[in-house]
Amino acid sequence: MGWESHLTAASADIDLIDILWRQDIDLGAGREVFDYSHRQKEQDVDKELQDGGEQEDTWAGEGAEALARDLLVDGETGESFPAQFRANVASITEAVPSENESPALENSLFSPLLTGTESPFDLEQQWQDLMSIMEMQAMEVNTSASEILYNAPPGDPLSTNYSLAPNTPINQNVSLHQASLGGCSQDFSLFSSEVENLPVASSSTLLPLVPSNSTSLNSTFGSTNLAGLFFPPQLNGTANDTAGPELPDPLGGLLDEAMLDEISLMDLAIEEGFNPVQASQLEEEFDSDSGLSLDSSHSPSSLSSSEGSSSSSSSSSSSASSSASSSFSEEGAVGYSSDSETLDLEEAEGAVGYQPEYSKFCRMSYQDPSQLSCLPYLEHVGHNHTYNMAPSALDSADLPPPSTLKKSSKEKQADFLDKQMSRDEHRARAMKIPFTNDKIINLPVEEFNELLSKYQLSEAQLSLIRDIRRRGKNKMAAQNCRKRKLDTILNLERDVEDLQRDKARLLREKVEFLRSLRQMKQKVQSLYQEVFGRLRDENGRPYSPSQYALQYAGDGSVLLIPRTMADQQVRRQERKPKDRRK
DNA sequence: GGGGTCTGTCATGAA
DNA sequence: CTTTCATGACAGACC
Repeated sequence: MGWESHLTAASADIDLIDILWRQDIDLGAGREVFDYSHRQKEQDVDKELQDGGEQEDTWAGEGAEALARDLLVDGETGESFPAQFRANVASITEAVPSENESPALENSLFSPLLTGTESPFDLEQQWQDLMSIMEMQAMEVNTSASEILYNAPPGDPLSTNYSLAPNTPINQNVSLHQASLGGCSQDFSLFSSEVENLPVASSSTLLPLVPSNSTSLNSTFGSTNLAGLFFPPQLNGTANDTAGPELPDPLGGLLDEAMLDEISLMDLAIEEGFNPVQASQLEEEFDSDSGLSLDSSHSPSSLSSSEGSSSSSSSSSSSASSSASSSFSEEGAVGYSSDSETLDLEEAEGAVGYQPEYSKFCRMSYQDPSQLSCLPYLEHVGHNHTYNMAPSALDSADLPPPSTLKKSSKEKQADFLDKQMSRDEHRARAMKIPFTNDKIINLPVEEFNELLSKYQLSEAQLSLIRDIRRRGKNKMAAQNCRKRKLDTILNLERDVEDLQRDKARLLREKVEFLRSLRQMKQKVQSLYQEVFGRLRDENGRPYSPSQYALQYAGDGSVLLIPRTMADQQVRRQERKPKDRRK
C-alpha cells in the first residue's frame, strides 16, 4: 500500500542525511567536536577569556536562545560552532605573537556573514522536524541508519553537516600556500565584480589595498589566522568590537534572515534532540501511534474534513459531515433493514429505492442481512448472532416448512430458525403481531400509524410494536454509527500517511537547501580569505585580521575597514532585527 | 476461563 | 411534546 512508498521515502531521507553527514566528516568536522561535556568545559574557559559575558548563559539557563549563543551559531546558516573550535583557535593564535589577544581573534574566526544569534526560534517546529526524522527512522526497516542518528554523539549528522572544522578543505584550499587563485577561481566567478572593484574602493574611502605579490603570507598569518580573518567579532563581548556591523551579506537575498534563523535553530534542536533517550521515547510514541493518536496537525477540522472526504471518496458511504446526519440517517434507515423478514416484502412494499444503498456497507461486518443474502458465503462468516436472521431463513420462517422435509428435520430447522430470529421477532410472534418487524421498523411514521390503525391491537401489543420500532431504528443507527466511526478511522489513517509523505518530502527539500546554502557559504568564506590574505598595506605587509575586516558594500564593492568601525556597524544592524522581533 | 470482537440495546442529548 | 438520529456505554454471544 502507501505504506511501502512511505517507507522508501523515509529511507531516502535517511540516506540523504547520511550522505551529507559523511560529506561533513570528509570536510573534517569530527563528531568529537560536538561532545557536550567537552564543549561545556571549553566554554568555561571561554568565559574567563571573554569580558562581555553577555553570551555566557548557561545551558540550562535560557533555553534555545542561550543555546544558540553558547553554540556560536552562525547567523547565516545556523551552523553552530562548538566551543572547542574557539579554544583551538585561541591556542593557535597564541603561537602568533603578532596577533591580538584571543577574544578578538577568537571571534574573528567567525564568518563575516555571521549575524546576531538571536532568532525567532520556533522550538516546537524544530522538534516536529526532529520527530519527523525520528519517525522516518522508526519506520526504517534497516536499523543501521537509525543507529547512526540515535547513537551518534551530540554531534549529529545535521549539525555536523553545517559545522566548520578548522581544518576543512575549504580553509586548506584557500590557504595562501597557493600562489594563485586558481584553486577557487570558480568561486570568484560569483563575486568577480567585487574583486575588480577592490582597488577602487580602497582608494576612494579607506586604506589602499595593495595587491599582494608577497609569498610570506603564511609566515605572517598562517592559514588558521587567515581563517580568523574571516570571522568578525560580533559574537565577541570583548573589548574591540562587540557589535561590529555584520558585513553585508554577499549572498544577498539568497539568504533570507528568517530562513537562516530557522536553519540555525534546526541545527541546534537537532543537536540537542538526538540523544538516545529522547530517540527511544520518540520511537515509542510512533510505535504506539495507532492512527488515532494524532498530533496537533490532525485537528478537529482535519477530522471533519476527512470524514467529509470519506463520504465522497469511500464509496459515498456518508454525506458531508455536518449535513450527514439527515441524509445519512435516511440512507441508514433504509440500508439496514436488518430485521427485514424478506426481500420480497420490501420490494412489494415500495422499499425498492433503498437497495442501491446496500453497496455502501459492503465493507462493514454488520451488513444488512438482506445484503448478506446476496453474498451467501458471508452468512456464516464471523459472528453468527441470533439477532439477525438471514433473509432466506426469515423467508422460510414465515412460510410453512416444506412438506418434503421429515418431521425431525422440520423440528431441527424450526429450532435453527428460532435461533436465527431476533428477540424482538420472537416477542412479536409471541404477541401475535399481525405484521412483520421490518414493516414496524422501516415504515414511515404515517404509514406506520396507518398500519396500526388497521388492526385492533392491545396495549401490550402496541407497546411492543413501539419498542420494536425504537430498537430496530436504534440498531440501524448503531450500525451506521459504527460504520462511520470505522470510515473516519480509515480516512484518518490515510491522511496520516499523506501527511507523512508530505513531511518527508519537505524535509528532503530542506536538507537539500541547507546543503546548497552551506556550499555557498563556503565559497564566500574562501573568497573572503583569499581576498583578505592578498591585501597589503603601503609597506607591503599584510593586514592584521584582528584590526581590519573586509566589508561588502551595497554597490558590490569591497572595503577594507578597521575592525572597530565594522563592529559599530554590526552593532547598529543587530539592533534593528531585535527591535523588529519585539 | 479470559480476552477480544461483534452486535444489540439502553440512556441521553440534539435536531 | 413526539419522533428520529447519533453516540457512549454496557452486556451477551461468539471465537
